[in-house]
Amino acid sequence: MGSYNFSEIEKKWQNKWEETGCFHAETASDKPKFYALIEFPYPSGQGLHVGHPRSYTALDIVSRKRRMQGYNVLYPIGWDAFGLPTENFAIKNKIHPKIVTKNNIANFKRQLKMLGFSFDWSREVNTTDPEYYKWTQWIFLQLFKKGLAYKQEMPINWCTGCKVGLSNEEVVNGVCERCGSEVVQRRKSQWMLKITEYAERLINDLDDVDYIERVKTQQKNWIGRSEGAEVKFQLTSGDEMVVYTTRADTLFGATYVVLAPEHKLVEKLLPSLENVDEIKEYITLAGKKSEFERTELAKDKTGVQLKGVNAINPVTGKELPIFISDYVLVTYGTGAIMAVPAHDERDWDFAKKFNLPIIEVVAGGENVQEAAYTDVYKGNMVNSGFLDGMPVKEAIPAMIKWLEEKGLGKKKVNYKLRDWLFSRQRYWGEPIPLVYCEKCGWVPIPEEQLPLELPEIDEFEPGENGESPLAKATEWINTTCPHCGAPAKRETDTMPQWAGSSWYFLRYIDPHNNDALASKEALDYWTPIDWYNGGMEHTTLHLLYSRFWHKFLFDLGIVPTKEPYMKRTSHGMILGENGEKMSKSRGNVVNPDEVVNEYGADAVRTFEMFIGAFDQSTPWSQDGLKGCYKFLERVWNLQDMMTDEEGYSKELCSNIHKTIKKVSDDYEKMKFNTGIAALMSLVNDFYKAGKVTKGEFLTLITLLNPVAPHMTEELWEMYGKGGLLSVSPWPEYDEALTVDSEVEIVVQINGKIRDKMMVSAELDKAGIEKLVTESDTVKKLVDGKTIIKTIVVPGKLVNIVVK
RNA sequence: GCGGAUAUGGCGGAAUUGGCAGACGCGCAUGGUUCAGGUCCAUGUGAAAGCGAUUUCAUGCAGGUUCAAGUCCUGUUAUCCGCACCA
Repeated sequence: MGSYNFSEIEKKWQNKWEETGCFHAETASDKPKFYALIEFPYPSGQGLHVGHPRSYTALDIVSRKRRMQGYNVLYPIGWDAFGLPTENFAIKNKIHPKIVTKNNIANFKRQLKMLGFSFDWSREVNTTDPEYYKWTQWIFLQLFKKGLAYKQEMPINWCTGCKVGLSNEEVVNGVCERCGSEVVQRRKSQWMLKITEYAERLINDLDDVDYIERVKTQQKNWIGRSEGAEVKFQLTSGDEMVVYTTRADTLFGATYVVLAPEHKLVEKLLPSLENVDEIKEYITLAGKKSEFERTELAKDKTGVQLKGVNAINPVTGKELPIFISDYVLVTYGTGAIMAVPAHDERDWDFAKKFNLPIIEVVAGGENVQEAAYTDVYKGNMVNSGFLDGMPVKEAIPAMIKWLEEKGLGKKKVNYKLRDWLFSRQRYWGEPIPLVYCEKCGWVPIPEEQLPLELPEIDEFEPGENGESPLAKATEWINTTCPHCGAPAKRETDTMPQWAGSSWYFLRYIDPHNNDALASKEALDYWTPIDWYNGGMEHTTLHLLYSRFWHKFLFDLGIVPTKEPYMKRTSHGMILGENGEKMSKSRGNVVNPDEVVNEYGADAVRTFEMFIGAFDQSTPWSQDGLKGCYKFLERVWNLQDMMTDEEGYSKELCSNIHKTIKKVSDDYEKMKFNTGIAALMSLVNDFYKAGKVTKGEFLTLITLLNPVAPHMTEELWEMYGKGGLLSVSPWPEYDEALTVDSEVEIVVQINGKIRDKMMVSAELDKAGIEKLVTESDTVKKLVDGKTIIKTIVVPGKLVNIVVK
């Protein structure tokens, strides 16, 4: 027997798999289809790190197993290659981002191939390929044509480092998610996508998909649906303001109202106010602050009263002071609130600071002068006219009904979700395929002119005033209006990185199609995706954006399903050996090249799956990797113990069937760590027996194949039944053989373990009780005591309660 | 501040959903084989007490429910993640 030469073996089988094309998926087949998807990587300059393969190996195991079980499996891969890091690298090193991308992809590809994933490489996609982004642009044009893309001047987050606008979702703790620079507020005309139009469906349709609960909760919270009411307040100036509230029941307790400083009404009222300077100063101050700075001052509320005008409470008729304060956001609701300090903490803080009245309208709390009482489940209405005595839950609809009847307000659903800021003033993204004509406005370019390719330029830096680098491509910009033929200019903004990744899973289905993003036939066959695994960090951005686009394509009749992914799971992060997040600056990054070189791809794959619970983050361990290598070597060395005996050895028979069952189940439940542990135990049993039959050995390597595909293919070639193990049938188990005829019963007295007995598995409750209570040990233990109660759990234990 | 997750030996982690806590691996110890080679094989390994069979204590902390709690309930602490006054 030769020694376990993993580097030779791994290269050999990677070549064989490529030559035979055994992992190519065929569209349309009698077999059941299985479409497994992992989040395609962003090909960064650093190359793969040891965290990437965790997700890829997991679905590779499921894909390989399903293939062996007779499924027609699609497990594709591609590159999410537009984006800032590449562009920044290109700027710094004066290399075209296209070249940088090409090099990075080559490196990633080498690394992924080295790990032996069963990807269908013939379907590789690349978001920066014009043949690909042609369809990204095409989808954008459809959105535009349906009125879901619009341009609007609005306050945006401006990254002082990258000199680009960021969507709120990309701002992390007040700094740019990518470069870490300060983010400030600025106004700029931007392309927006109306994802909010899909908010309701994005929540409701979660009921039809199998996502892990955490992901569903996080998406729902992000969309943030709330049911409330809009209420009209007449002002003493004769104007009208509309506030949004979820607590219409507390209207009798509203003692002042607040407008966001940017609210249009403030501008309108200004000329007639007494303290114009003070107000203007506050508005300027608030405008300078980033959203982060505003919230940093959360405890200490600020604001200015609009002197010379009051609002009239529609139910009490009382005049209320009007304030502007930056604790009210112009982007949410109507940008105006009615303040009920007795029952809202923020309002309470503000009221205390500005000495405003606090009127209790819900009983049941402590003194509202001391703290706000916010419980909606306890307490009835007081000081509230026709609502008095009602519980809050009834008072809310009662008040809304009253408002609607009087024409003073209406029921209103609001969402936290905001529209998707889609413009970037950057080079390395898809050009937005629109033309601006003085006469016709924004005009889409004809679809037959797609792809609209990026112009070749030399300088990729954004312009000084934040304009796109494309603005320098004069020849490219100047064009004619497709509508009227007059001279016109192209849009110079590009799309965000999220665009290409919002539909890539559809292109895999039919990647070389020139006439459509994918053929209808192929889409009908492969969608929806059966299983999508990815990181929790993509739960609110990518996952939501791609669901939105998919739903839009569904509405157009392009895709046959309303949801793209049937099932979504999530992997935990692999941390550095010191338990901290892997990063270059911490110096704890583990390079896959090194570990594969040292222990082989099979050992790395095995360890990545054995390292801990798949959905939890866990630190890397070089010793742990060594342990998995040792396990594979023990499997390899079993060759020495192989006997010519036929069939399974009797003592291991039930063990084998139990292992087949456990491993099959565990792979599907992503409990890879315990599945591998079961295989380790089985190997230990073979060592204890000092022998293994060929049948047992082949079962073992088949079960291990999805995890360690190279070594098991090699062993299959030596001892197996011919052909590739990767396409051989998955072992079946006999349920009857997984059940033991005798089980161990734990005997407890007052909950303490006192004895263990082997009893027949068929024995019923009474039988077990009789056997146990009549045993000598038990008789001795309960002697002289009274038995109060005996609990029998068949197959588990007997607990005798004595006094 | 709000929301979510997590907490089990020296370490990574198991525990069929209320039923023997610590599977499997690492590490460590002892013995054997090879005795220069990242060895390999076997046995042991939560803590404390005892020569011992055994006993007691142990799943972040404090209570509670139950014959029985890592698992359920109440409170609390720590760590990590997400969000930023969402009315």
